Amino acid sequence: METIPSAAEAKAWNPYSADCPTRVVLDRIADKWTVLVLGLLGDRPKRFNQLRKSVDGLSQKVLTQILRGLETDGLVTRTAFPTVPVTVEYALTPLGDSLRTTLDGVRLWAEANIEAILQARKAKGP
Amino acid sequence: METIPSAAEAKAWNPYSADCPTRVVLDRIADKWTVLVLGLLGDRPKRFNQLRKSVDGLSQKVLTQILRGLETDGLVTRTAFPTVPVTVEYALTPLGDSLRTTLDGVRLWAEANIEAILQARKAKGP
DNA sequence: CGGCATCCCATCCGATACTG
DNA sequence: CAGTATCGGATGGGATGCCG
Repeated sequence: METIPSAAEAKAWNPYSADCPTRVVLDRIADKWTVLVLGLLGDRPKRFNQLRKSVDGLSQKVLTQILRGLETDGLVTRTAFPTVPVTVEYALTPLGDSLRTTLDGVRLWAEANIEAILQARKAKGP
Repeated sequence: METIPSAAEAKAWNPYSADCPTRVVLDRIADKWTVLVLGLLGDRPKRFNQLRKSVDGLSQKVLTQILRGLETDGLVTRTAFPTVPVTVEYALTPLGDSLRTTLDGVRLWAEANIEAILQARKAKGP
């Protein structure tokens, strides 16, 4: 239907061109922080400084950029409440929540295999 | 048993400190290319230039850095054959393959939801 | 073929100051 | 509280040349 590529075209994404779906998505989420932010938004909506304080080393400037990017892609919503001072809540959209669920697999893998990784590093360190 | 942290400790990784497992793993794989390289190594071992040509825009310098990092963490092996000129093959370790399997979820999510993302971008573009 | 070394520019990002 | 704006240093990574 419409302009959606056929199934045959959809499978032919090797070699990875710049506009293949995986690369588009990775270009958004594959950085030091975004996956962590999506994970934090999983439980419930959170406020800006709440997110910032939950990730050690994440600056206000970078968090802003991350949230704007996630908003652009329809993964989170931004809601400002007219309190004094202003209160802003960020929440996952259904799309964002489905991505968060997928990324939970990565977090679980990390926790299950961190020891093996650290041992490999120690073995090649000296 | 031994020095493995208890289940109670293992769950207390919020706020995310710099040495939490998820951050250690993300610091290794969360960039523009690494996930793609792991995916390419899934089918079978591949040679250096084979990998480089399979990802449009991936330079030799960066691919080298990525492969060294994956080697350090015990995710890929590097095997040099004494041919002329030299032939080098990279392959996933069992650990690397289990990570690749996990990351397949992200690739599938990307292909399933790319249209929604592109539409969200278009909606906020102008 | 599969790198490493060097140069050099683009971008990222932290620090700081200011605002609704 | 939740940002925006600006500046400057650190960093990333492309281009190039050379080598086993």
